[in-house]
Amino acid sequence: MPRLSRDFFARDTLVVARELLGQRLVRVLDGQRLAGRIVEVEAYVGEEDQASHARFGATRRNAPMYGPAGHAYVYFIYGMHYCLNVVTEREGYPAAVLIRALEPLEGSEAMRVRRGSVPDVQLTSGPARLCQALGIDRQFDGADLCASDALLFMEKDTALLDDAVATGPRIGVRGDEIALAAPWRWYVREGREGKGRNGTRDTQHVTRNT
DNA sequence: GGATCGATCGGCT
DNA sequence: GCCGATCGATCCG
Repeated sequence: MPRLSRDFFARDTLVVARELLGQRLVRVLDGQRLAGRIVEVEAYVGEEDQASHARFGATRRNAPMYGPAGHAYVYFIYGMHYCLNVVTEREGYPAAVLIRALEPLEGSEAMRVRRGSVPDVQLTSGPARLCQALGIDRQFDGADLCASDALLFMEKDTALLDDAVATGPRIGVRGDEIALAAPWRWYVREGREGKGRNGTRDTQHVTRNT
């Protein structure tokens, strides 16, 4: 499968986020492919977005968000977890798509080793879980996902019809009314795993704040 | 310099 | 359902 090009990422963040659903995230680890279908994402757009790490302007931490599209922004949070974003739009404008969940497609055995004994549904269903499963940490902060020798990249896979996609407010964000209300989370509707608390914390998830 | 809290997860109650 | 983990950025003094 062809890889997603820089031109793909250097577009409106909301469009990129929607179109990333169904594509494949690939991590080459110890010569082995660990990969999954992207099934949940969130968009963070500009300094005006009060939920974005860029809301206070550029810092050392969020610097990749201001860089060229197609690079990774990996941040460390809560003292334990890493989360992966792909930078979008033009250089100088801070925007990115947070990858929140994957459906494992390749190398799930290796993922399981990294994740410990958790139910399969929890292998990559969460922004920090998928980073642990694929071995994504600080070393990928700022990495170019479009480089020919990248060990982390995205491949064109399945385009999803709108019927298969749902949107809603972003999870766990703080900010102003606009940030709380913006339907900038996209996820694949639960097909078979049944609905409910498993997997991606899905459908209705009340944003906790005021 | 110190306190606070976060785009979270897993374990325990 | 709450709690702890314990880094980094921000804000306050």
